[in-house]
Amino acid sequence: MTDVKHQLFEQFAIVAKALGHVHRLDLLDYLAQGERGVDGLARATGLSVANASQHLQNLRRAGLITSQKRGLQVFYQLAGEDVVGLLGALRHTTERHVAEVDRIVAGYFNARDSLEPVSRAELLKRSHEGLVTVLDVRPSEEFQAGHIPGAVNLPLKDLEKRLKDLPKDQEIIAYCRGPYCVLSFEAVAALRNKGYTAHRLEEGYPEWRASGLPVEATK
Amino acid sequence: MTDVKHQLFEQFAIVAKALGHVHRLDLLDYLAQGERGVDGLARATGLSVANASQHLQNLRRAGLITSQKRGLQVFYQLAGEDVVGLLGALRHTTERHVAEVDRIVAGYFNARDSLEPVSRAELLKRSHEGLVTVLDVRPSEEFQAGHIPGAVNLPLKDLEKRLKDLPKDQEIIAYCRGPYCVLSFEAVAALRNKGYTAHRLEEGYPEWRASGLPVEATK
DNA sequence: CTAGTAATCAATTATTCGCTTGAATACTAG
DNA sequence: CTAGTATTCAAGCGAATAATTGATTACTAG
Repeated sequence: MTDVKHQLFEQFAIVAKALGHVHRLDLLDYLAQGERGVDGLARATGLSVANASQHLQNLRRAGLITSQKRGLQVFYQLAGEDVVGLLGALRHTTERHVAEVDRIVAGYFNARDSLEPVSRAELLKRSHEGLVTVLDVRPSEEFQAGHIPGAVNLPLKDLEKRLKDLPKDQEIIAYCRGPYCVLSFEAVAALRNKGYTAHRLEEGYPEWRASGLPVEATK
Repeated sequence: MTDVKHQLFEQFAIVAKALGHVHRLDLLDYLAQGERGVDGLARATGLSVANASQHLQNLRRAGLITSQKRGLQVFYQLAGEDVVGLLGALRHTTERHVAEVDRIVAGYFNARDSLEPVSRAELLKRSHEGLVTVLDVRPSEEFQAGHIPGAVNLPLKDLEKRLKDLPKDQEIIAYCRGPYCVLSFEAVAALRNKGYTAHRLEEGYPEWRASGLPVEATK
């Protein structure tokens, strides 16, 4: 009778529980950029390989990611774009109802975020007019796995020394891993310092892709 | 630096962890019908009062519900409609990626679900044409807290004895607490047995309300 | 066949979580 | 002021979780 509901709720709980750990959210954040091997994920997140492996298995058991072995490595990937949506919903209600978020965001971002970010729709419009340089500041590994069509890859850590690659007469819109990814904040701040007109894209690459907009990958 | 991201992820994890327990999902399911006191929730879920209270405080700490004292009782309510959306996203990706769900649903519902459910849009269309009786089979307590405008309340357990209240010449669309709430399945099965033309609304009252459609409450 | 690499498994320990129990608090009605 | 009701608090215990460590499996390159 009501037994069915509880069996289903148990499944929902397993999925929610899988999302209930910082390290697993972190792993999902990286996987949302593109597939990766265990070793790469462990290095990106700073976890030991064994620990990362266990967390990844947890996520797989919950159905949030899938894996397949190719050659020596096991590659993990998000089970689907809807997982990005679920993470977005989690972020959204947390932002909305947890006061702590405001405090954290205000403390670290506000100084930089004074100029409002650009939405996806706006980026599309402005880039159709051809007046804008779209800048991807993620590491090139992630850029190669997938990026916004026409974007220029210039990882944050190389930004200083490769500044001359950027046209100074065009507006620059920077993006990275997601709405709270610090890379694009830093990039915009640095670019403004150098006299560029720079803005941040409101969200990151995973949200762009999940919304069904076209993407481009380097072979 | 990347410290900010982890502080934020910790907040997301707290919210996800709050969703990661059957009893708390159950409590949210009832709260999605309307506000309730601790005692009522404990009775509805079958938990001890102390246990229910602790789970509710957990949910409140996570920001998913709010509470206020009125008279002797403490009433809890969802923090916002977006919580229904988050639960929907959780349900959606679980359905999509966890094979176990298919098994459970197939085993219990398939026999009954042979006839496809009606969507919200369809219900609106048909009820505008005035050819349909909308039936709310939840307990009257929940009906009174809020229901679809024009719906008739006939709790499942009274259905047999109050069958004569239903016009036999109109199609009946039944709904209850949510997509997996068994009440409406049972009701449709029972009504068909008696010769009525009955269908199930695809989702329940919380989803209806969260989508911004008008609702009605009994004073 | 051997060495080396990538990942998982298994065992251990510290920590957190969930539930029960009984006491404590807060309030209301009389 | 007292009795009764609704809820929370606090302590305690067993179960589940997370991280570490070292061993093991599976595969590839030479």
